[in-house]
Amino acid sequence: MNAASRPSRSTRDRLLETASRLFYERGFQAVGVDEIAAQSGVAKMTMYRHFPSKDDLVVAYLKRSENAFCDWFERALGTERDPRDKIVAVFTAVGALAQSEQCLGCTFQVSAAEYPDPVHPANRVAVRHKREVRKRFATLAAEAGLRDPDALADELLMLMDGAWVAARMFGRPNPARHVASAAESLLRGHRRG
Amino acid sequence: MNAASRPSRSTRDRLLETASRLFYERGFQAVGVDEIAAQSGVAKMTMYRHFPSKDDLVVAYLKRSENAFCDWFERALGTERDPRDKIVAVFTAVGALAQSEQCLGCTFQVSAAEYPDPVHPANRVAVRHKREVRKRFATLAAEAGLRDPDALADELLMLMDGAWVAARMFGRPNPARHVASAAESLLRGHRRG
DNA sequence: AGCATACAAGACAGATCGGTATCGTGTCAA
DNA sequence: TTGACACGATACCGATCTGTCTTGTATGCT
Repeated sequence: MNAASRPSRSTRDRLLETASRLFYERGFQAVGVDEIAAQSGVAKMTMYRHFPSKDDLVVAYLKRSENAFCDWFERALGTERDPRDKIVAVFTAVGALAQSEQCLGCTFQVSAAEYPDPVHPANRVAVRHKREVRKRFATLAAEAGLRDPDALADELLMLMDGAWVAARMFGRPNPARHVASAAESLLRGHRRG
Repeated sequence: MNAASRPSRSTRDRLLETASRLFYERGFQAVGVDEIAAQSGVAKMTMYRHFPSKDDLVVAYLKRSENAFCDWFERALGTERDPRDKIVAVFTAVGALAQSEQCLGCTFQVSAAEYPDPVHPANRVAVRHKREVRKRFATLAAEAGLRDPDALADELLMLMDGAWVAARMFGRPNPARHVASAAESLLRGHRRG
């Protein structure tokens, strides 16, 4: 295999970039493969060589989004050392992101809504993502030595998802601006003693 | 106008019933008008006499859902007299509903996700619904004499929407089973003093 | 009786969808 | 130089979508 005969990474990246923007802004079913190819400046056949079906493109986008979320989450933890402070830092970041221009909510919620069949890969990736987030909260809650860390993880996950919903449906400003203080209340509800 | 020449209420109701079930179970774009008509035992033309377009059917379904939600909310308030107890009662009902078989999450979230254009009537109805819910929480919070009732309303709205997301994405059981105690924590966070 | 209307059944139109096939060009390696 | 391959452009296919039209029947008011 030589360089010329190998599908180029940049072409694939361009397709994923375009698909990400369109899927996030307009949803999955509302975006056609023709538009993705056209806006990427890529022939349709070329796109189908990189992604054999639209579902493959959707899943690739979702996995890319999951990676981006993980990076964002790690950064949001900041430099705090106390696990409780880490949680508050995350929700402060959630509140800030939800107020930002580019935030249109959580794409995994949309994925699960548009592909309700639990067998569909786009649904599976979305659900797995939520489970991962819940697990992160559970770990942080356990590290913090808080009472009933699993229940607290559930509460924090709901709060975060509610913030994404608020960002999507209310635009700016939206109820998510109070998400950090809400998280602090949930934490206080699980203090020992 | 006689009875025979007037579009029958039962035909319309049957269409709306079928559309409700299909839209809620599978989403809006994934359900075709042909299937709604067929499963209602109604001719396509007859359906288009009652609902001139699919969007009209979608909006009629959403308004019907909004009415159903309001009824459910009123019942969920229960017989409590203290506004704080009313709020807790609502979230207890949210937790119970989210664990029930028939709950697939919040259809207004799906509507806003599938119709992201804020000009689209399906988006407008969904957003208006969320504003109404937020207003109810704000009223209850104010009646309870709690500190910063508007902020508390935002927090409660996020929590409730997070519970619906959890029901949709996790099935049963799901994190929403802890939504009532989370609501209590949020309330404690707004106690005076 | 006669007319207007609701309705069923089904063909149909026009657009759009995901996905495929064809052909021509440029590029790199052997 | 030649051949394998990525890629662009574009036509195309079958399915499906929303919405319309036609035809025939039942029903109830005038």
